[in-house]
Amino acid sequence: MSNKPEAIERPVNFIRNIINDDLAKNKYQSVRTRFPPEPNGYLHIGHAKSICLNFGLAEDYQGECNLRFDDTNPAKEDMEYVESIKRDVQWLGFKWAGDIKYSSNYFEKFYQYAVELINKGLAYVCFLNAEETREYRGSLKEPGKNSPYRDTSPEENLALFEKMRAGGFKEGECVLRAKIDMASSFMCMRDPTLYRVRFETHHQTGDKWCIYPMYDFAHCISDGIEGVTHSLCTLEFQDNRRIYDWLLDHLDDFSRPDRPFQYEFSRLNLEYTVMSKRMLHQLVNDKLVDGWDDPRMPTISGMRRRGYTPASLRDFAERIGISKVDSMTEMGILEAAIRDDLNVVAPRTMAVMDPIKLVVENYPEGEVESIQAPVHPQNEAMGKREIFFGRELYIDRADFEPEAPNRKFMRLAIDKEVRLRNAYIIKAERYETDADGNITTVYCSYDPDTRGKNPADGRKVKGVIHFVEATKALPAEFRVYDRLFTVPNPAKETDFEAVLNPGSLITKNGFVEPGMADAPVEQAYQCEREGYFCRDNKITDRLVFNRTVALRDTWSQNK
RNA sequence: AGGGAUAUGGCCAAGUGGUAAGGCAUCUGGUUUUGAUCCAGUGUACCGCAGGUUCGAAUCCUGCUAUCCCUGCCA
Repeated sequence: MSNKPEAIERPVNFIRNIINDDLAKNKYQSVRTRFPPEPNGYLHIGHAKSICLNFGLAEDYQGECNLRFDDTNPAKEDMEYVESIKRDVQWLGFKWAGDIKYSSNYFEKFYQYAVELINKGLAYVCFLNAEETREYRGSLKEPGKNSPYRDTSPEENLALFEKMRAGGFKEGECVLRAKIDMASSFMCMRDPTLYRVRFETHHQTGDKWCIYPMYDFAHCISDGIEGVTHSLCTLEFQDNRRIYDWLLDHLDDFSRPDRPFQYEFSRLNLEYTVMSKRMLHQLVNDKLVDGWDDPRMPTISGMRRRGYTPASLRDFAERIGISKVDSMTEMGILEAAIRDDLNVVAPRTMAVMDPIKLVVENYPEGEVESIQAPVHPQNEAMGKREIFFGRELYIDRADFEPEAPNRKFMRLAIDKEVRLRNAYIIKAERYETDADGNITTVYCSYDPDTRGKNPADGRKVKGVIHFVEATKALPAEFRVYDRLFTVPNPAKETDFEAVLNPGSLITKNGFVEPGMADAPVEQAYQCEREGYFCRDNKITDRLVFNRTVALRDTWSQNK
């Protein structure tokens, strides 16, 4: 049999079916994909879907995936973005084939291919201005008109195109166009622009060029040059596939059965956030968020800062699959993916975010004892951590009510017993309030014979609350995040900023276990009963923890 | 007489003529020093609608409807 690559076990999708078919028919001997971002913004979770698709396919079929910057529009692009994109792809755990590619690497070749089209009478320099071009293009229902420059001879076009390259024309004065069909029902086939004049410094090529190729021209040829087999993009490029095919089929180097072919899948839409670069730019520029890596942003760097892991993002991509259906994905799928990852890998810790004092009155004054608590109750191999217990503790305000509101209340109340996690069973006796009636201190007694075991008399204590010993506790800031928008599809609003969630960030000041003093940046922890948190990767001179996601809560909704 | 796509349970998504996978969510039990995890169970899916072909259709044919995309010298 053949030793051609076969896909490893993964959920199937229509693209895999196409690849399997292509391989079976010997159309290609191996698979090469590419991830082609334009460096004009930060990558977001939608890009992560595409990255996982392209790099994942390459991994599974033992092929390769190129990282190629689609840098054909210097006016909008910047090195800051290329750096962030490289960082994000690497962080996700993918390796690109060989060196990083840039469309701008091929500018000279593009020029030669344009010359080939001119020589074949398939491209011409057009002096219609932008407005005239639009008028000549016709409309969705009406065919366009041919440009008066359409029948210029190849020789003359060649000279004109050379002059364009040499800087002999002003911006907007002329463009190079493909000669296709002004009556095509595909608007992109009505003599599309191939090159425009732009006196702009390019982040890769400097001032070497003053003409820049358009996406439709550059993309398919780049794929061809790189030997890409399956060129995957999103649905809005479906019409563009016609020009993709036309160009490759009219260029001698690429008009072969094993040339690249484009396939489109649907982009990711996530509820309660936005994915468009325009809107993301706007949020950053209008300072509605704290930069591209604000933990509320759907950017990869934002999610990283929030505490999402590469594994969880890859798992998420796998869970949502690939199809051509316009869809809106619920946040729940993302949250399930990160919880499933963190639940097994995150060390447990206790943190009190809205502290009130708890005084254990029958505990000796001035004494503090050390307790070895499991780092992960389901995984002994993760070892133990040292926590402390003493006469004065902090517990969360939400864990005490003077009077239990109902029979199902599992927290602390006067005359009620509760387990302090990893420590003793206590019973609340009385409490104090401040002038405003806010509870400040709860007084309790503890049962000394319940550390690490249940009471000898067999009484059942259901409730468990967390705590931190007051003299050893470290002050810390907790940033509790919620969805950025209040509506599932903010992009549909006339003013999406009007629908921002004012409660998307709530800052709390509380305490953590002393062992958290040197928590590494981005390290995930489960603050038991509170959720998953990680140390902020930007503010490191004090303890700041970002809430990645809360624990699943089947309680609060039906109480 | 524009064209290109898509329609499978609340949300994703398999399925490619043989009688509807899976995940998320939901709900119900059980375990539990996290109201978490874990375990077990939980859905009448008119497969967009209407016809047709067939012994048999989500899958093939016809017609219709809804939604998305396309008139940048953006990608």
